[in-house]
Amino acid sequence: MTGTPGSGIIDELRWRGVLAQSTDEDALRAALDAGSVVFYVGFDPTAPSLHMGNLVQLVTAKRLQDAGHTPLVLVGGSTGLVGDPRMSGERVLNDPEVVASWVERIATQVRPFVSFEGPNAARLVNNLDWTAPMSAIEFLRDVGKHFRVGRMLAKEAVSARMASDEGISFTEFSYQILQGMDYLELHRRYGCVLQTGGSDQWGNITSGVDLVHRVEGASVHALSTQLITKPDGTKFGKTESGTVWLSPEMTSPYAFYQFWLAAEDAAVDWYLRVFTQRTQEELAALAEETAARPQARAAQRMLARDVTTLVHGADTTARVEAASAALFGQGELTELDEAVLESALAELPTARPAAGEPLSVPRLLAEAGVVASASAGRRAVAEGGAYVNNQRWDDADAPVPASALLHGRWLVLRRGKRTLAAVDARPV
RNA sequence: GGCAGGUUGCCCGAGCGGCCAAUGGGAGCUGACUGUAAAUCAGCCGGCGAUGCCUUCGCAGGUUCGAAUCCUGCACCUGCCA
Repeated sequence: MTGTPGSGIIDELRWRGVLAQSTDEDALRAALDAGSVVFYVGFDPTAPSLHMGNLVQLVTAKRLQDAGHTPLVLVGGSTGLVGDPRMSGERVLNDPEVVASWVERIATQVRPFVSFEGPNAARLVNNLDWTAPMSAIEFLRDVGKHFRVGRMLAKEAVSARMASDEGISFTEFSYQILQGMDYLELHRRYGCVLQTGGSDQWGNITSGVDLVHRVEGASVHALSTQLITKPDGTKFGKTESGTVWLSPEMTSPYAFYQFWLAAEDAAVDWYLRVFTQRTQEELAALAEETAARPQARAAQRMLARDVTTLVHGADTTARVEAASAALFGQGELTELDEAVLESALAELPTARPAAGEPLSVPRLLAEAGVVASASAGRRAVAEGGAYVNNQRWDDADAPVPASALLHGRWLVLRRGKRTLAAVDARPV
């Protein structure tokens, strides 16, 4: 698990297409070569779960740990209360109790990604621990004095917002100070000399580097990761139903697996490099396979399997793979035996109509959540995008006859090519 | 505090008394073609018991047969002045 600490990790991150920028690379390499480096990566609780963008950070932290370095995983109990400035405009402040509950959830969620044992065991920290006890006067005198407004204004996130119609609140403007304090605090407490984070956090990250330098006279390092995008330049990690979350309650493992499986050819190699442990040799072999038989989607399958396993575990992955095979299989649904069908459908959003209720396709689509409303369901039928048991259904008003129920109980609904849902018409 | 302008559907943005559920673009969805890929072309894109009905154009009132469009008050945003 733990190798000899070294700077080879930089080369690896570069090969994997993860590295966006860093502070003085030679100095960083020298530090990494000198022994196990304590580094930190932060997650702000802006939602009850982490998502795809955070996954890049988690995987990168793991790579650094596997390379012998020591992770501090910070959950932003205080920064999450303030909100970092983003282009789309001022954030709505979340209630402290809500943020606290998100901190808990995220702390739990983060644990499996790094090891908390061994000589370079990870440590979980919360910045509320050192900001909460601080008074406003201390903040202004001890911390604020080290920040120059000109520099703060020059940060891209701030200047962009200044130039926008909306402007920026003092609250969000101050965010970079809070994040800078984190670096200083972790440097003092644990000797942290490297911060990693997304490239969109670069401004905040360098605030910390500057602060440590001013206060402690130490040159510390920073490294940012590439924003993961789709080939058309848009952000990766969204589907028709919104953000892809790591929490199984918010994005089902089945949907999660399907998300990766649908990756574009043009980017799948990059995604494999970024999110999986596959080696250069393995990926070269895979590329040949893809060139020879693109329709087999071997790269997408490997990506989906590896990432789902990483996030949800091997057992869950086996389940959703089996479900995908059964439901997308060539075979007739009517030929699936009930146990296989039932466990496959268990992975899908399910509508449970009341006994005796006529089985209206638009309504079932809406109840299962694959369309927003019965109207949208009606539209889907009219567009020829609704399927019952893999047969196109083209009459929005016709109820599904009881004879269509598989094993007297189930229906497989499909919207479009690959959005599946189940109907469980179990008579009560 | 004063003056001027603004607030429209997921986003941008037209409309300025009836022909408005509201032009256009983007995003998104569906179909065709494919490989649960991309590109391309076409359609859809407030809700519903649907050749009709209901609720939308910052919020609350008002004028009118009729308002997103006019009037009054309120809230918020932007700019200029103090």
